[in-house]
Amino acid sequence: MRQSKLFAKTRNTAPKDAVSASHKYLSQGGFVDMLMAGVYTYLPLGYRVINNISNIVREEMNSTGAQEMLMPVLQPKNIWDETGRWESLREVMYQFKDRSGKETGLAATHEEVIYDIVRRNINSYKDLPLAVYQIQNKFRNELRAKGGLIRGREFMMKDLYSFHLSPEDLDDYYNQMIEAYKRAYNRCGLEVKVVEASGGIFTKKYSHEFQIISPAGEDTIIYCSKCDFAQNEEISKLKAGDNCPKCESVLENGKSIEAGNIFQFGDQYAKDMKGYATDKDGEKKPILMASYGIGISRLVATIAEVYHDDKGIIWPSSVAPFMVHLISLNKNEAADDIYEQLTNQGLETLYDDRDISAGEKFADADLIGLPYRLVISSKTGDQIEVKARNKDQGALKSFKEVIDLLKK
RNA sequence: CGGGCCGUGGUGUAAUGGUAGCACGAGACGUUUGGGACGUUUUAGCCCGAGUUCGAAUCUCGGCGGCCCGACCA
Repeated sequence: MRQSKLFAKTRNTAPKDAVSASHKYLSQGGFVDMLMAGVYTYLPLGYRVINNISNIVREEMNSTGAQEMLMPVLQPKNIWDETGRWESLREVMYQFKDRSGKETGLAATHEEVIYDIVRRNINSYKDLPLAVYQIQNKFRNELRAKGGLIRGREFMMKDLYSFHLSPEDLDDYYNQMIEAYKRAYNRCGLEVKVVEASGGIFTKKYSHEFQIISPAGEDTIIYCSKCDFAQNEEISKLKAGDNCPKCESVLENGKSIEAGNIFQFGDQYAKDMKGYATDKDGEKKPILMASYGIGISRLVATIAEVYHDDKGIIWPSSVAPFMVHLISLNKNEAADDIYEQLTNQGLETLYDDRDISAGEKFADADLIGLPYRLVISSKTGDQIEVKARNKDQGALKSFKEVIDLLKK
């Protein structure tokens, strides 16, 4: 991608209202654009990050045997009435009447829709277990949108639903999913804490949250830095300074961002929405359900919160919108060739071909935060200067050495 | 939803009741090019409405919008 053609441009100043680092740099760097409070456009750079994260999540979900699909955002009141959630979610859900007076809502989540499909299509134990998921926008009428992409009213989520005939089978898959989630976050460069938590307003059952330690977080968790023990402060009977119940180390507490949440509904939906299938012995059994969510757009912000310095974002290469930022100084024709060769080698390259000062190019490169910066100028001769975004010093290398380094 | 702060060109700001100014951006021409260059020039603004006043960006009221704290929160 030639930066001279990239939509949209970086800004010299951050929006005055941006407080969190992610909000500031994502706006300033041209990753996102705010339409209204809590509602953002993902500009080309930001959408590339979204897609990279989505693909990681997609691969991990597929690895558990789940199938991707896409459900409607526009939903009728009647299925929500079956579970009583048209009323209980009234505050959170966007609800309105269409022109004919029909009560309609925008999806805050998709349990009702998926369970309706499942009950009409699943009749036998032979069709179970089943896991399906989608990646798309959710709408929640939050009282207060916050921190840019951290808490939006329209946001991108991966939501997966699994269906089982026995609690044991459900537990198995649930545990399998915890591992898949850990892999997904780790691949995004994040250290995740699997936290026991309450189910909130959506279920009374227990659940697990996937928390990323960050001062920009809204939750507080009690965790052990020596082992994997962690609990949400809301429900924990422990506090910082207590001994870890698992390994006896001293517990810490910290702000954290909830980047995912999974929970079991058990037979609740079977009761509310009448979903049954026959088991091996010909007996009618409730179809059990569990839900698994990852806030994809929130992850973009979370990664920016964890990986940044005072100049901009430092993207982990697994999610970076491009792998390299090629900078050409003093109108160098060789740069066009290098750009083509990098692209031919399959390296995603943002090529700063703009006719602006060197300082501005460097500042933009730091702000956008691609993993590697390649500079070509009269000073580099037939070599290329390579600098990693997270290092202070660069080095001169031949084109071949650069390719070898980047392909690693 | 309670509390607080705020709304001036695309962005960031100044003007405390009396001529809306500056910087960046964007456009043109020229000179520049290793950490946000320079000259000349052009461009574009007081969120909306009502009120007070000789006169309102400025004061008052209402609306709309944004941010922060809290409450809330798959």
